[in-house]
Amino acid sequence: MSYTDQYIKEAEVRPSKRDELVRKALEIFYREGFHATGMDLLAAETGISKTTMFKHFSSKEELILAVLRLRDQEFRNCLFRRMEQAGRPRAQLLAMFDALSEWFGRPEFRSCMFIKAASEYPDPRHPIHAQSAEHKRLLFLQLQKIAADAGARDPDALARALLLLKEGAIVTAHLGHEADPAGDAKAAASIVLAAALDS
Amino acid sequence: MSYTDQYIKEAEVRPSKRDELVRKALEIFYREGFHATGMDLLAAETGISKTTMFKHFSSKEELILAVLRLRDQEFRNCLFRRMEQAGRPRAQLLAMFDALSEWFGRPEFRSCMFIKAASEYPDPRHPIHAQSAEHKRLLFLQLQKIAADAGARDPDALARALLLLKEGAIVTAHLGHEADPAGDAKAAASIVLAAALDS
DNA sequence: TTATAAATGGACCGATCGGTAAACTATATC
DNA sequence: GATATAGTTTACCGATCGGTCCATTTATAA
Repeated sequence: MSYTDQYIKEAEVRPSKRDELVRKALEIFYREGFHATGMDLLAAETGISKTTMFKHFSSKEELILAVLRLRDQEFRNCLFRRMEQAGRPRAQLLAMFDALSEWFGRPEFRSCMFIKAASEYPDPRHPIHAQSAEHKRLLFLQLQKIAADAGARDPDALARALLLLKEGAIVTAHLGHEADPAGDAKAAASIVLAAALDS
Repeated sequence: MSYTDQYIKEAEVRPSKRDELVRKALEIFYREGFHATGMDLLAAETGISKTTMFKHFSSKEELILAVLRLRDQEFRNCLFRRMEQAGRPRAQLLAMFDALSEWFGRPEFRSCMFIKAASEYPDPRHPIHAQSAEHKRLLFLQLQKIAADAGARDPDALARALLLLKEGAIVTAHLGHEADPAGDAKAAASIVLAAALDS
């Protein structure tokens, strides 16, 4: 049973404090940072008692893992649904950058939760780091499929290049002085895409 | 007096425990994380007493700022020196990705310290976050100049695109399953560069 | 050798950390 | 109403947190 199946199994349980906790914790961890958010602060901000937290999760890190699973699901669902709206595969690939642009424009935008998780848990063997890497791998698989559908001669390479631009745009949007990282990324993606689809 | 001038002024003071501390702290913060490294642990790992640390820096965050300044200097110096070795401006731009590839292959590689700092101090107004952003801005300025020297029609846009690929490659190298993020980025950069230099 | 500056060790501070346990409250079901 | 379950409050735990202070030791310069 992969971790995705595990998440589906958990979702069969009816809405509960557990779900509420994960949802709220996601927002706070994203805004403040994982280590920088203590469990007392989390209890105060979520309105959920520490006892309840530790009833549902055996440790803070287990809670973080649940948060990452939720974020992975919602992010990939939203992103690929938004891309699908663009119609044909080629347009979908470029629409990823429109989706990024919309995300960057939100007041709560603060980079990518998985980049944050990997930064705060830098050991690749740590479960939190590993789960962040898994999110990126799933992203790649989905994008590779669309690149193949778009008729790329080398869907792997194209997907990889587009993801580089995606990650670069996220970091730059969080850290740079650039006016339109998503637009810059889209422009570069257009060039790379044209080269990848030329016969 | 900009922060760069401030750093130069500090460097006029002769080698000291202070410099040793900053150098060693850089390694430990980079490996373990900022919040995850307490001052007791830092003292134990650096062999420098907490009293001495607090004699030279009024707070942990001031130490972190000094660490970031050092890292900024050494990173940009090394990167641009490495690029210069490639000769002509166009080759220099592509050599950035060779430099990245060499960096990624080092056992101590764990992403970019400034991405880490921004992740752990996500508020753009925080001095640590602001200094990380400044590092990226200085990088951009230097790259823009080389792009202009290479004859790009729009040096700004080219520099921005190349930096997107650079940041994407760093994140991917730290988080992805890809075999050669720097190589992928270089391939994409070649395509973008060709388009940018075409008359 | 002596004087001075720098650094250390050790103890301390109030606060927070992740986590535990018992008594109590709220809610749903029979 | 009785019972079971979920959740809360409150206090607690040992440990660590960033930071302070003083007596002592070490390093450096003359």
